[in-house]
Amino acid sequence: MTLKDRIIHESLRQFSTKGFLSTSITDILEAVGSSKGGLYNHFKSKEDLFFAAMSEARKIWRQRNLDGLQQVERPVDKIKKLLANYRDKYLADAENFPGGCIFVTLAVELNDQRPHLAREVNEGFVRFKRMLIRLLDQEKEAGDLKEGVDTALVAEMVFSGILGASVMYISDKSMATLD
Amino acid sequence: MTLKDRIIHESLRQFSTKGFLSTSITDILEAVGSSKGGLYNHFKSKEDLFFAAMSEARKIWRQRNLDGLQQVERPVDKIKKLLANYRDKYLADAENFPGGCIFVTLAVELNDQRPHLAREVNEGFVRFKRMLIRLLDQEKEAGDLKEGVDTALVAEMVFSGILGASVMYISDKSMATLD
DNA sequence: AGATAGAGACCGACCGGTCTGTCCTTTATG
DNA sequence: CATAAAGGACAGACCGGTCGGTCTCTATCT
Repeated sequence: MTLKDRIIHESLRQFSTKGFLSTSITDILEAVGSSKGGLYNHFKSKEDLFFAAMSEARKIWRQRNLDGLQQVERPVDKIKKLLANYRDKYLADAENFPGGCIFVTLAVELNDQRPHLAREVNEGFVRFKRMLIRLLDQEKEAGDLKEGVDTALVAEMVFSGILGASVMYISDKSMATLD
Repeated sequence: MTLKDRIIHESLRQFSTKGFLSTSITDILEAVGSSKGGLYNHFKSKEDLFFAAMSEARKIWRQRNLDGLQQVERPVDKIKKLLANYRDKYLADAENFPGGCIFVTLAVELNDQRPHLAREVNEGFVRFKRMLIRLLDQEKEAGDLKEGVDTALVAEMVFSGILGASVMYISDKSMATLD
């Protein structure tokens, strides 16, 4: 693993627990056993590192949460599978995200302090909600969902539940409430 | 309003948007037009100010959310009233909490960084969940709730929904998703 | 005269970022 | 094929600025 990759993954770990602003680059460098020169050789600023880390975080998110979704037939079962993945494969991943869902931590921290960084996080939320709506719409078209159901509203509620559970996981690191 | 109270209320505003660690004492003092001497004359440290601010936040939370609950008869209607209060009177309170629910912001920020401060926040969460369980149990005793319902589980889900909605409100400051 | 609230200079620690210097590998040249 | 030149990777001293906190001094009130 190159130094650049090690810095990115260490950033994920520390950002997920302490957020972006409260994590000092010195902390990251001590953890990977490098120094300023080693970091600024690969990233032009701390914000540049942020974007690189976010990109990697999204990649890991997709790997963990979309795993095995192809094999599932019904759209609604895909959502269930995704929720199970979120609990078992993503949130439980203490290797990359010991502090819980990094997107929740960063969204709460950055929305009022670094709007241009928060946008990066919120766009991920929007895309995820759109995916939920799409799956619900497919279920509706197949005739397996009542006609009157507002899929956008249901997606919003499911997403809200996920967010809430993520916050509770951040607070108590317990799987019990996650179920 | 005394200087001490003005400092506390300005702290609430800034803590709710920036969190505890990212809010500097200087920022608070500039906002209220005072100086170091004026603050450390009333509080022995920044953490001391934190506890005072939390105490005031809880007071405001009760004022806003428990308002009019006595007049409601059915326990389940009390919960509904409380949820409406949360949306209309508490989260909408941009005067004290322009950054959304201060407890959510602080819980996410402090749980991994200042555990002894986070405990103060989490205890409030636990008390609130206990209150929800108590109301659901009363509803059950009155026979208005199916016998098989796990009230603790329902309370957990309701609370999780509130948390999720609070995070989304922090992100987009929109009432639409809150409904 | 004594007590108290508040102003603001000051302290050491730490922040993100820059810069110079030192290796080490690659590439061009004779 | 030997050697010099070039460039990338990284270490660490250093910079201006900000942090929480302390201390001294002044203004006001009893």
